[in-house]
Amino acid sequence: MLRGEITRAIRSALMQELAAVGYGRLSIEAVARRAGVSKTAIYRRWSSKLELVLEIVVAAAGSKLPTLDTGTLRGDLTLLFKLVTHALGHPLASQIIPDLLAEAARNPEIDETLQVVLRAKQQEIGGSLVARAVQRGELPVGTDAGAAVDLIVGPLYWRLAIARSTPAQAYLDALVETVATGLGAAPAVPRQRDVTPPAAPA
Amino acid sequence: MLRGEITRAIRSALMQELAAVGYGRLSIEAVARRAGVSKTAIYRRWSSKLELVLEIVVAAAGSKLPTLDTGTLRGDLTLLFKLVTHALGHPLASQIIPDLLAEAARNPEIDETLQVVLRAKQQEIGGSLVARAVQRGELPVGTDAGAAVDLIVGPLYWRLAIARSTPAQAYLDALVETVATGLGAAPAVPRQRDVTPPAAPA
Amino acid sequence: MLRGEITRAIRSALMQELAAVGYGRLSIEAVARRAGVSKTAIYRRWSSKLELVLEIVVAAAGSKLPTLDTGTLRGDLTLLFKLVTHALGHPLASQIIPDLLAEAARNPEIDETLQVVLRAKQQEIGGSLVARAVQRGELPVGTDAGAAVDLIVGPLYWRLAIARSTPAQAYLDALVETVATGLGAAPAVPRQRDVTPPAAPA
Amino acid sequence: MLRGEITRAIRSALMQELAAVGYGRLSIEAVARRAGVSKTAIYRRWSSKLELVLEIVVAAAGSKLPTLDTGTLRGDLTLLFKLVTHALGHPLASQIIPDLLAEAARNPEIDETLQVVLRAKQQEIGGSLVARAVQRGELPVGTDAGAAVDLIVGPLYWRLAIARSTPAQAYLDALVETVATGLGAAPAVPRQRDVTPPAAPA
DNA sequence: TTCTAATCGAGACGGTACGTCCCGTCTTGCC
DNA sequence: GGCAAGACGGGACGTACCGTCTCGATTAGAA
Repeated sequence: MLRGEITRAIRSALMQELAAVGYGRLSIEAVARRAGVSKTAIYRRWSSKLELVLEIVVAAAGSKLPTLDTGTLRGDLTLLFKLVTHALGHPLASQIIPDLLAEAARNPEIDETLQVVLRAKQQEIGGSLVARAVQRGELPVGTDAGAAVDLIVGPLYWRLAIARSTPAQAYLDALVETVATGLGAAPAVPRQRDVTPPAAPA
Repeated sequence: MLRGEITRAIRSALMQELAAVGYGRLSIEAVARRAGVSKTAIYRRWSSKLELVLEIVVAAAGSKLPTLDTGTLRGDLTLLFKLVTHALGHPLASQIIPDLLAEAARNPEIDETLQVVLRAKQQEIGGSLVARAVQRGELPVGTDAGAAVDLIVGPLYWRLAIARSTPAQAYLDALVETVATGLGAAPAVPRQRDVTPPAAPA
Repeated sequence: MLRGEITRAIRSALMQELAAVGYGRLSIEAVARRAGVSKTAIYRRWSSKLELVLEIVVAAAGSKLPTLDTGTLRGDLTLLFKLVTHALGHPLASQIIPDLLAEAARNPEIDETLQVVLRAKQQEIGGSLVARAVQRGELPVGTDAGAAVDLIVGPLYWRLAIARSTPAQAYLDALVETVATGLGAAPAVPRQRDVTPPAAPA
Repeated sequence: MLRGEITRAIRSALMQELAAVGYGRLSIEAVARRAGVSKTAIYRRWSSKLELVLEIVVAAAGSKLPTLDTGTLRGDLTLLFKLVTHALGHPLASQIIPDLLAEAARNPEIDETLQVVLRAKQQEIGGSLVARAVQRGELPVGTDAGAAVDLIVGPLYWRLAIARSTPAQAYLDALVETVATGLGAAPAVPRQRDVTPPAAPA
């Protein structure tokens, strides 16, 4: 087995082990076993479990989401929600991320890294989405990007990762509309009708 | 030490251990050590780590939140947000809950229990909050309670548990307004006009 | 398995491992495996490989040879040679003893212990054998016990442990006669004449 | 470094390692390190540790002891004992030989080789010594050379290699006398008086 | 009050994993 | 082509805990 293949096998085995037992119970020995590789080969590359896991997460998070600019706030939201739904739908993600978040609550180094690669990334995406909407005149000048991101990311994360249910398309559409409205956009004219109808215009 | 004292000492030690190392790394041995009790004494009472922890969490979750009816949607939201902020601010909660959620992703029994005692509880609270608002005419008839709960709980949970920052009062106020508006409530009279311009009332 | 059985199983496994691979390559893990016992169980009893091995050897050496007094020097020698031949004939002994002797050459602690339990023991046996012969008048007063022991033990050890051949009874008989004569005993009257006939007295 | 220098450096490093840790714990890696040479360079020359070590020992043993004929049995013994004392006094010999003997107890190939180069050599030396004495009339015709060698070599080996003490000259003198007498030589007239006086002839 | 039964602590048990070390083999470029 | 450098799988190290189990000592309540 060549050098690169070994590294790849370790990374792959790590993902599976992480999903299977979580960070807390992750054992290097099990990763090595699953990868068909010696412990030495792992310790030669990473000095600790933490370093190993964080590298993986950073790599996974770093390779994401080009810009998504559909021309309208609602279009951006629809696309974003679709992407996030898909990303969190992957079983590895839905198992590993909560685990790391839990671990972050008691390990500052993990917390720090996740802040940078996960949450900051979402801030960036959400922030630029809001900024474009403001520029277009869809959202009022002075809209608090931070609060907006909470509003955009929070509900979907809650539904997907905590309540652990897959939302229907109709739910996503309604969520788009509700969030857009909540943030102050003028209502999309005929779009939604039933789920969360805005107050009827005069 | 009497029977009851031992049981109490175990429960107390358990909470501290859970907060310190999380469910994944929780060890009966450490609990026994912290409680000043033999391992035997614990295993005689609970057959597994899981049984022990779930009992505690269920007990903690069961003794909560009476009804909160302030008479207005915005009042209810403000109060709810304050309570949730306080609850999640407690270090035990902010460390134990993410951990159990992570564990739930791979243990159906935990997932099941949490569904019942945590999420269902929030559904119930959020649902009755929405129902009252609909009854009062603050929200349109047919408002999807489930989606509404996501919108109410999600952003705050995200900010508190994931982004792990303590929101200012102004942030909470703005969140109340945004969520209310998003859900379709008529705007609170003069407060802010620009951020979330309400749809014109009928 | 009870406490004592475990200890016994370890000791037995140790002997076999020592014989199989020698002290240098002896591994606690292999001993545990062979004994059907956990490593912990061994480390709980002995703190190191050395301590373990020495204890065994001391125990084995300590439980030996009551007095052997046949009434004549030649009788004592004959009996002693028979006992030693039997003891060194045991495969464990013939494999373990050279190994420990070799190890003793570079480990003072082993050397010290072997001096006490093995060589001193032989000195004692050989010494008392010589003393009795002197008392009986079979050997001259002033016979150097130390040198005598070398003469008694050396040839047989050489033949058994180094040349690794099993001596015939005739060889042992001749050796008795030769040693007795060499030490200064009057020749046994008619016994053997051919193999190593004593020098005819002047 | 040239080809030959590397080979020589390996051989030299091997001797030092053998003395330091013995055959059992000898590692090619350590030899390479001490020789300032790569492991590859060693494995290219010898296929195993055993092959490497035996080659060295055979070479060392092969270049020895011309004939020693002093004209008398006692002279030959005195000279032989002096040579052996000197040879076994060399730290390399006193450490490597017991080690190889121990290893031979469980490795037939080593045993075979040692039989040839070490013990056979001693048999040859001892045998010719006895033969000359018989020819001279100092020892009876029919003296068993094998047994005689045991008697000659055994005591000294025991004292030097096992009891690990350096014998005084007086001890060696007495040993010569005792062995000679034991083998059946007429007593040397006035020589020994105290240490192991032969029994007065009837 | 005595006996019985439950419960206690203490701690040994087989296990698993740790992270380190070093083995002998094998691969890869440099000289 | 031989060399050093060093990564490879393997395996043992001695330690730390795990959850299970057995053991007497202590304690309470029932006889």
